Amino acid sequence: MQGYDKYAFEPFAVTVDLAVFTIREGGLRVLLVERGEQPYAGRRALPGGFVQPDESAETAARRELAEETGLSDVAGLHLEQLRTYSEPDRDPRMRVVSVAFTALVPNAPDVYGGSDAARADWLPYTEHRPGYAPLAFDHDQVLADAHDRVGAKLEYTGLATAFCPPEFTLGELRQVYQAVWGAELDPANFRRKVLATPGLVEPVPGAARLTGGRGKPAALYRAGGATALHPPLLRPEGRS
Amino acid sequence: MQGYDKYAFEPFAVTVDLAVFTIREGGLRVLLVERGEQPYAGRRALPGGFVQPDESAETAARRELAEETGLSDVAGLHLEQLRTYSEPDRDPRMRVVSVAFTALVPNAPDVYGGSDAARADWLPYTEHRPGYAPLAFDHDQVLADAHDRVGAKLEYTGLATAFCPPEFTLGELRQVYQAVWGAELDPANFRRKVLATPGLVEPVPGAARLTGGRGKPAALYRAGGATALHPPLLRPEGRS
DNA sequence: TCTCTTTATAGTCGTCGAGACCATTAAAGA
DNA sequence: TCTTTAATGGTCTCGACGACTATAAAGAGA
Repeated sequence: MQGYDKYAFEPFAVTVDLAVFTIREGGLRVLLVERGEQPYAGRRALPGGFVQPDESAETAARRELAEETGLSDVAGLHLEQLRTYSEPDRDPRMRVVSVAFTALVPNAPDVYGGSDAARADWLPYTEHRPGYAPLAFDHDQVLADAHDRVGAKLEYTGLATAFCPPEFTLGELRQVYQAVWGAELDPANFRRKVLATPGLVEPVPGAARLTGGRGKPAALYRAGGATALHPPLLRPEGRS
Repeated sequence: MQGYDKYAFEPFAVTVDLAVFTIREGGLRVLLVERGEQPYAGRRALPGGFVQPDESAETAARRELAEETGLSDVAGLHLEQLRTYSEPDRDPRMRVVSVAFTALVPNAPDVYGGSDAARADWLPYTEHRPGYAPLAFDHDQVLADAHDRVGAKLEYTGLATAFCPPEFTLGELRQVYQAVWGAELDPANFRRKVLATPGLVEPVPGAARLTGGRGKPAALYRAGGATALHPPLLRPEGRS
């Protein structure tokens, strides 16, 4: 780690890859692009790009997130580093080290294909997809790791609110858990646990309620300031 | 992410930094080296080094771990990627992206200073050290992140056994939790919870017991195959 | 040798959280 | 109006956990 010459080493390219999730129609979706060039032309891949010389990986990831989703307000979105993938042969062209991130987007708008010419879509996430074509590079692994991380963080953090708009009902919040975990939750028990957890959510003043849907109108809540949950909100069974 | 020239970008140097923990005299210790060169000459730092062109970050981390600790059997040690630090100015000399790892070592031998000329020591980890000189680079942050991760993983994985020799008593295992969490645990309740968790530990056949210490001889156990704990083994209070 | 200290191990008891389940309320839709 | 749907409120039981007490088996010191 001492006295080194910046050209004495094989140059590493550093990129970011993004696993961007949203909830749509009660199901978990992930943002995937279709590659236009070799290698892996025509394959689906996670959006991503190079880290520029003057930015950190986090900055690059947020820039890419804005470019790929077309969202203007990307500052408030949840973005979290997942891990770094550095196998020497993960990109056949040259040595690429990729820092993977997970992002959570509420109310995702349709995407038109971002900065690259490649198409981009919100595709349903299905954990074990037998018939699906594998993603480019090691992105199947990255995506699986990202899903594991998000599912685990729902248990002991208030992360689920990042999938919701600023004001939401407990039913919407419950759908987040159900979509990510792929499990049914009892509405009454879920409500009791969420409200018993200090700082998870707080009611919107003025007894605001959401009408227009079916059934009894639900009360509206905002995200609370809590990041760590005590006690955790455990998922039903020993799923991965 | 298409058609790029390997010299069209500022070359990034990629390094690994290691936060290596062990338990000694009932307390948590961390392996720190003393830097011999600028910048930060004389400061303590986490051990680490460059990733070579033909190795992954994980491979580089394990190689550095062997070099710095002087351990011959480094294959079975717990080594886990923490996160990647990529702020553009984190190293004043050039652009360095560092992948940080956490390693757990049982029965740590003394270290003589590794491949670098710098001295290396197992220093007590004290979470809030007011009077201590800060570490080099952003290593205070890295070390704090590593400690958080290890503490959290003790709760819901069988990680604690990685701090223990192949055969250990429940008292030794309890000391691991106490050292990392900085909290006292009731021996009887700890025993009940550990034995009630399937796959955490298994008794050594032949009713082997450890004698020679004070008190009643304790039964010996081995690490079980469980990686995830159901239910988790929660720490006493809402500590960080 | 006898006693004290230390640590492991066993058991008890009260509290609390969690899941299963039922009942009621209030809206939309036919 | 009647049915359907979803939110909300309540009860019950079980199991986990923390606090606590008791017993067993070794070393240390008198």
